[in-house]
Amino acid sequence: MWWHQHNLCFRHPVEEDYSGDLEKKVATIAETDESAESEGVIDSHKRREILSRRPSYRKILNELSSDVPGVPKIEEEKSEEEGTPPNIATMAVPTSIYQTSTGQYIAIAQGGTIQISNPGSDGVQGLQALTMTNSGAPPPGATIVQYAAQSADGTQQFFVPGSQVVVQDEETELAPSHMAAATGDMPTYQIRAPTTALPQGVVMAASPGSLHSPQQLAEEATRKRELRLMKNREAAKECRRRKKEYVKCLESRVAVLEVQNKKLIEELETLKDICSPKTD
DNA sequence: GATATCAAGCGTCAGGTCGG
DNA sequence: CCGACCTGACGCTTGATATC
Repeated sequence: MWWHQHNLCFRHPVEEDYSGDLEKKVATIAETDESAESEGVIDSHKRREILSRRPSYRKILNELSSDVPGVPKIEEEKSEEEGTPPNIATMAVPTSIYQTSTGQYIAIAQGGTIQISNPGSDGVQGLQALTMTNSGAPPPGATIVQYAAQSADGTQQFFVPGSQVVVQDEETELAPSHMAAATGDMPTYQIRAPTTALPQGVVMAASPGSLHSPQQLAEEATRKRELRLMKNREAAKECRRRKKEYVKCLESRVAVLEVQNKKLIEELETLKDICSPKTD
């Protein structure tokens, strides 16, 4: 809607308000041209309030799908979506699945096994399994692998207990000398000491009781903020994906209703011709 | 080739909603 | 009531296309 409100911005309304226009179109067609409210009646403030109270796209689309057969539901989990490879969905109940900035999926199973899935690969071949040496019940206060991210040099990083960083070398080209020789297409991993500045999106878990100095408190606050931003980043992505799906659904519904409308008009014309034959 | 414009997407913030 | 989640709004970047 804000492209109506902000005259200086001429962005395409797809992302921000196109769905609102589509909703109107669907409603207008569905009402078969009866007493459609003019757009100008509702001022922008009211519209903003109304839209801000609208339930989520998932709910709306699911309600739509219950009304109209054939309308796909938005799944609670994006298991069959293009984003998640099917091999992850069929895994044996992993405790956590993370997606890196490069599209890789890292699943941490309950047994401590880390499985990494490349988005380009299909089937189980894309999975590489790492078994953590401390698999099983972690000791109290242990730091668990929390997140993976791509650092500036294009490597995949995640963290393991002991404040060490496991780094996946890119295309195994940079395998260091202290590591076992890389074999075939298997990615190589190396243990590095953590850098002072965490890469963007990387969050390290720490036991709350271990905070002492103001510096540590500040670090904790920074960590919490990073975690919150990361979650919100993912939530925004997911929200936009749902919105696109919702808009697609509305567009297809518009098409169906337009066809129905056309058919009904034709039927009406036919009936008119039958009921009022020409006198000539 | 340089510049302008547009479309699409992203990250972040703020505020609302919802479930425990 | 509180924390987690959802989503509109805003500003920014990037790639494509048009215009000069």
